[in-house]
Amino acid sequence: MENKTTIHDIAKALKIDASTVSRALNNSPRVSQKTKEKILSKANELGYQRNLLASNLRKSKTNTIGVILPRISRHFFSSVISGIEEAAYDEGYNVIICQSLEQLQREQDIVGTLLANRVAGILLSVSMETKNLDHLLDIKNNGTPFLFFDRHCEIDGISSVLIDDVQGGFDATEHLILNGCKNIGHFSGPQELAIYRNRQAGYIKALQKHNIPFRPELVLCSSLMETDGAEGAKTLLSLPYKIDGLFSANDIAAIGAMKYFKNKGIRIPDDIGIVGFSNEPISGVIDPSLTTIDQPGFQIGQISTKLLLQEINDPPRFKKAKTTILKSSLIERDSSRKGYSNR
Amino acid sequence: MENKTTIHDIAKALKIDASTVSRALNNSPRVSQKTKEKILSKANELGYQRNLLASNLRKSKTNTIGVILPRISRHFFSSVISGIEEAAYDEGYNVIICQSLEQLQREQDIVGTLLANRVAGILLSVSMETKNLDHLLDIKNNGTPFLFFDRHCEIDGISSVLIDDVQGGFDATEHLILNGCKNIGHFSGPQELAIYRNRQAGYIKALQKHNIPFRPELVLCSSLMETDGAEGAKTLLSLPYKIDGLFSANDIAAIGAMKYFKNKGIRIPDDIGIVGFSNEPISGVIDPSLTTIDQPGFQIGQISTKLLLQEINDPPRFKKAKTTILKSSLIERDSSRKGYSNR
DNA sequence: TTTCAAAATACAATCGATTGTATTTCTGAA
DNA sequence: TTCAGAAATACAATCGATTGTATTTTGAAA
Repeated sequence: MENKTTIHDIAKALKIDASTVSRALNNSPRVSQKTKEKILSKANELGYQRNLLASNLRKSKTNTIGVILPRISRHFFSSVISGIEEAAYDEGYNVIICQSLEQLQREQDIVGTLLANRVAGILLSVSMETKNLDHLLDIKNNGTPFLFFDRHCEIDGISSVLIDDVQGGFDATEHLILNGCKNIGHFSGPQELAIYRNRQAGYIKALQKHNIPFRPELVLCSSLMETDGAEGAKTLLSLPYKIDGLFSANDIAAIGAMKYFKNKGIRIPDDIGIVGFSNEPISGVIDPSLTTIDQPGFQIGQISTKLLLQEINDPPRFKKAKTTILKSSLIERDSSRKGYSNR
Repeated sequence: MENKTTIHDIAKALKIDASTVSRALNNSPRVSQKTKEKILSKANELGYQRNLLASNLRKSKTNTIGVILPRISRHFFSSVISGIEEAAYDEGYNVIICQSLEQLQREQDIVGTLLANRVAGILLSVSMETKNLDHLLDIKNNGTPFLFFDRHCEIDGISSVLIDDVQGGFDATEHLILNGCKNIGHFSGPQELAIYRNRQAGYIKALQKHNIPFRPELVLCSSLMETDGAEGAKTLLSLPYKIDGLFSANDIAAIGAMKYFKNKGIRIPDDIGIVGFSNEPISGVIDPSLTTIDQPGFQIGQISTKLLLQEINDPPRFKKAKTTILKSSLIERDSSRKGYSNR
């Protein structure tokens, strides 16, 4: 039991050559049916299990895709994972999921491990700390196909599958405006990440369209954790004028703010209308339920994987970056519906 | 770029032997400092990256731990993962996370892949469908160390790290009783899983202690999804007598039931007190907030990993199963506090 | 029965790194 | 200067599977 059986053990037991065993196990037409059966049954008897390390080494390719993302506990990311897994398994690929926990150091380590393990390709959504791109250039120079999803960086020749964040930010903000908000705060994330710059751009665009002056002091950048939301809420309340709307670049920070506001006796949405981003399950349940932007996570996962597999299976002679942009959609709930608080 | 550089490339470039390069890269004392420096700098220059497939094959061991669990989107499991990763990285191990999505077929496939990849060990929380244990016996026969956490099976010589589910079920139920509930329904899961049998045992134990007759028709078994909770709620309401309490073996089903009850105008907790299990984040936010049992997920992950690594590092001559049982704790919230509805 | 192509199988090199053993080089003491 | 012993490096086998080429076997036609 201790020592795993190899094709050589099977070969010896049957007094044939290991190459024949290998071919039989791979169902090669070069082995007769009779021999195949003998080999299969002996393999079974000995509890043989292919050593993928050896196999992959010899073939110098693996059928594993590495996925790097900030954290699996976010609903958006776990739905992306579902999409990735479905598309990958269909093609016989395995998936390794790794969380950077928003830390650059971990992201770098993970890249190293994945490359050392010779994954066939990498799907990546960068951490909030990712300013230095050396490790990503490593992937590229190494020749390993990779692809950004959701959170991307500008790297020549590397494709991305993204959400239309400008539109999302615009929809969220305009929705608040149409519900009567005039002084709308905005929680944004690290400005290195395009998603946050874009959501903010959408916010500004909506203000402009409706002739509302943009006030930089209403935009608060943070890591968008729940505590950041609470702090942001406090900051907004300390302004010399009253705000009546808030668009947060994620749901978690929005919820942090909601709790703070509720605690201060401020009514949502009558005093302040709130819109989040990402449609976490919790947002549908909190009171009042949180209006938010839904992102097609599953679809992002599927599409990214298909594109990546395409690149793995026939590497283009000259890489040309391709950006795929998917639509998000506004989910209207109670946190932005004027009149709701008076129920 | 295309062809990855190997130690032989480095060796050739420096006109030395590959074995010396290998030793240098592993910081062996058998190589002089001067040579090490030359090799390191050349390796860097050529963009060398160790091929772990080859390395692991030669050493016939990997430093990767496989984790199989039902789904990463459950808060409990993602906190277990955090614990696993922390403990594993401390010891220089990598972690591969795989979700069975509660499907036996997938669990079997994953086991096959992990074994074929020669992971150093496996941490496993079985799916709801896992009745056939052949694939688990494969792991054992194969000689790969493994360990159950949270959801386990009885396999000779295989250890487990568990929650005291009987106590958890008891605490939840007694809490309802002490809050005045007399007719308490119970949502249970597949009876193949010890966790659900045990939570139910705790439920019964609490009833007995307080001289409340156990009525089998009040126990509803399902997959404990949100829809199951709603259906269960409907079933309970159709009984010829009124129920005034519900203990659900997970939060998700409890929430499904809450929504159904609220929809029917039934007040929580005044008409029905509810307690869930697992302390999902959503439970603290829903209205009324859901009383639940908190499980120390992070700790489970850490402890399981430490035990597994111990077994990997010095395989015991004779395996003796060891069961580690951790305490859970009741989180009192509004869904069970009589009088809350009247606020 | 002989012959020859096709079918089946064997041989041997290889993937990239590791490691036990052998050899060379160096250093300091005699 | 010589030489033992240590230090540094080279040699060669190995992990387990794959795969191109060579060899043997088979079966059918002549």
